[in-house]
Amino acid sequence: MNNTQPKRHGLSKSRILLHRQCPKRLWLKVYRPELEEIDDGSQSRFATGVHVGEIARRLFPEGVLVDGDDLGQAISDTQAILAGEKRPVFEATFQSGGVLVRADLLLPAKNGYRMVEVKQSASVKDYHLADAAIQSWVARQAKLPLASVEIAHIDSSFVYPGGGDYRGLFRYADISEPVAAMEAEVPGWVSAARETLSGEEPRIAPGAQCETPFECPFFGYCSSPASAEDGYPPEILPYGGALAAILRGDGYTDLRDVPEGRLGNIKHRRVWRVTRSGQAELDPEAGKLIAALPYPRYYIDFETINPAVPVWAGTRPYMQVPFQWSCHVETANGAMSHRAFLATRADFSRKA
DNA sequence: CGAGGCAATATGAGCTCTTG
DNA sequence: CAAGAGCTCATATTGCCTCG
Repeated sequence: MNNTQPKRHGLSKSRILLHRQCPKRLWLKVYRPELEEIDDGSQSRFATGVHVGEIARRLFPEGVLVDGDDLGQAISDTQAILAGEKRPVFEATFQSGGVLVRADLLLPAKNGYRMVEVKQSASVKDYHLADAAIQSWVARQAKLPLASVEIAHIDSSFVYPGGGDYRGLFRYADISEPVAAMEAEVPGWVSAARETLSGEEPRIAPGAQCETPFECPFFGYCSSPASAEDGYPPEILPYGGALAAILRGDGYTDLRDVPEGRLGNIKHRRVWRVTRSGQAELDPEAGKLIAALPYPRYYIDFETINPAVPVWAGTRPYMQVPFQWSCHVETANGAMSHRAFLATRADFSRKA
């Protein structure tokens, strides 16, 4: 009997979800966390998610937050708040069967509470359902009366009026039905995750689960050094994922070894030629086209920003807002002049 | 049966950086 | 110290249907 290990590792909702994506991912997260490679992209999405959650809470000023790192304390705080006058609760914490969850929002309703998960996405995604199912399963076990289970996602048609007024930023989607249908599966997910954690490192070959639904930070560890060649894998072919898979199946691990006859697409052939020769190819037609352009010639470049939570009045979530441009002007005599703009003020977007 | 057209789907580029 | 897991726009490819 080896039941001390599983007890040491409580299961949070996120751990069960990791296990659903890949048992090995959960195992590594718990026993070999130092192998995790976290990139900037997921780091910043993460930060955006926190910001979005914070905005969602601000919309319910009468709400009370269950904070602190002490989860046992959070659970008893939650019970104390729920025993009092009914009002919105943020980060309400529940535990059942060794599984711990925290609900982003609990909103008072006629028959109990609406349990709302806040997501920075612009629509309800399939993987949100499993997430919510774990949440509601635990909450129900903990005897919380649930009026509904909902996802609050960003409404990308929302236009920010300014002044910190974010009413309407979120759309509340009721997913009570699909979640109720899924709840029966939750105990199975929990015991499967336990089982994985009480065993040795699972042997699972890299595959589609490495990216779906989320990119795995242990991919570098799982993919063997042999396949991480620094040559020219067939995958560099643009829009060539399907073809690359076929070529790999036929044993080609380097584009340069592939016979030209296997490539039909004209762009694939160009990539193949350049990769083999190591010589850049210049299309003479492109040169002719450029030589024929009239003067003055304008060379323009600009930069944009697209925050999930709109910052400037009149903009929408995820709207690309330019804030800088630069333009070189070349005249017939070869003289080059430059004009540029960089926004430094809060109302900058219009001018840029 | 194949060309052509349209729609659905895939891919790539470019962008976010906190709070309790 | 742990949470969460995004979007838009443009373009390319693929899949399916229709019609000659």
